[in-house]
Amino acid sequence: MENKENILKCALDLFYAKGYDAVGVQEIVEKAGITKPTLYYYFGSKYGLLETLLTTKFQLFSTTLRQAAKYDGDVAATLNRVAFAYVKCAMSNQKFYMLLMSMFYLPRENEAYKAVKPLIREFFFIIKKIFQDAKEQLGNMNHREEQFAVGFMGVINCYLIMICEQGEGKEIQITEDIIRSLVHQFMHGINS
Amino acid sequence: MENKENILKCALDLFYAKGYDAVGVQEIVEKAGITKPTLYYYFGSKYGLLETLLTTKFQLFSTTLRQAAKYDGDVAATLNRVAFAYVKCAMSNQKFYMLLMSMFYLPRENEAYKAVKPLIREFFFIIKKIFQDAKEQLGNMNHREEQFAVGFMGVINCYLIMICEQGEGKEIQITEDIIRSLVHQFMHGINS
DNA sequence: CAGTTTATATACCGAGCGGTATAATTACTG
DNA sequence: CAGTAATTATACCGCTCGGTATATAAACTG
Repeated sequence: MENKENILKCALDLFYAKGYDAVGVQEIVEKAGITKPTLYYYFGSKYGLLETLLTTKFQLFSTTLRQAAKYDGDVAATLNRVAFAYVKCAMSNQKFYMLLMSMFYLPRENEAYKAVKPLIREFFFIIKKIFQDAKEQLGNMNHREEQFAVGFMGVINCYLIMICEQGEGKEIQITEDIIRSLVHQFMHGINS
Repeated sequence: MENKENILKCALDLFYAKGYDAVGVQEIVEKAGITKPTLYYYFGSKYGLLETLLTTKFQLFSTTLRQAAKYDGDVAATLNRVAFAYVKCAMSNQKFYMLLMSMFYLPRENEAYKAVKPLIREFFFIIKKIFQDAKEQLGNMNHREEQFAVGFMGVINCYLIMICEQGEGKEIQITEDIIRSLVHQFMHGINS
């Protein structure tokens, strides 16, 4: 059991640094100080290792966001809650978050993309639902809920990635004020 | 010479679809209907092929943007010009644009990222310079020019990628109005 | 203690990787 | 037409890839 978690940790480090395709199984087991059969005993395949890594680590994001995304009649407040919860998750799991992002932008026929696709979709639906729930407040959106969802996540991710790059490793504070101004900027854009 | 361009075209198709790391040299030459030594005659290595592909195709983006980014005393107008020029370039070279984007989000230690890095930097400086030039109009930015540049490109890329995904292959119009509203949204955010 | 399950290592597999030595062919040049 | 330079193909290189057959330990279970 100790080995299993160690393998996951080493895999995250390497995938984060070089990308799934560029990392060999040999490299992972060497870093973990074990041998191949041990890895294959736990995960079955390199792809299985990636899937396990993603799904287990994604749990936290999923439950946290679901909680925050419960629409309470105030779009701005809900978006603020979600943004803050999201940023908090991302900043306390920077490597995993950056791995997720890099995989999200992978070409669509890439194998590794297929592993993140369901996560991204789940994610997307959580955000999209906010805008669907807020129809009476935002008015008829002409099926632009999806654009809003993409735009909202895009803005936040942009700033997050920028911050993750600037201070790699360092603990940087993203204050509630910054998030609020980000959300405000987004809201103003879609209202005008 | 005909072969050389054909190789570049096939490489773009494959890199775009699967990503640099996931495509083998064998696969490229088979698609191009030639053999390995021909590829190595022209490009020296797989990495060399990537570099040639990127630099040649990036020329258009670079010159077009440089032209559009000449600050004329009106930030909004300049940003609109740049955004429009950028969108036009991207939409008429969708595959290359998407390849660029996917490579931009690659992990920093990935080999292929090292090939796009200089292009991204060049790109970034062109945008950053707009904000530096506009100091008297925007006031003291407290060295936030970089954040503005990242944010500006981020917003546009978000929407572009969304559109590229929705209508892959189809020719979708992004009107000047949409771009203007995007720029306006961005401007309002940084002014308030 | 015997039997079984869990966990790990040694040693290996075929396939594909990026890359090349050599040679033949084609196209230009005197 | 001879000679040279530019292009292309055949056949191969060592290496790493993801993955596994087999054996052995260690840890539970009766």
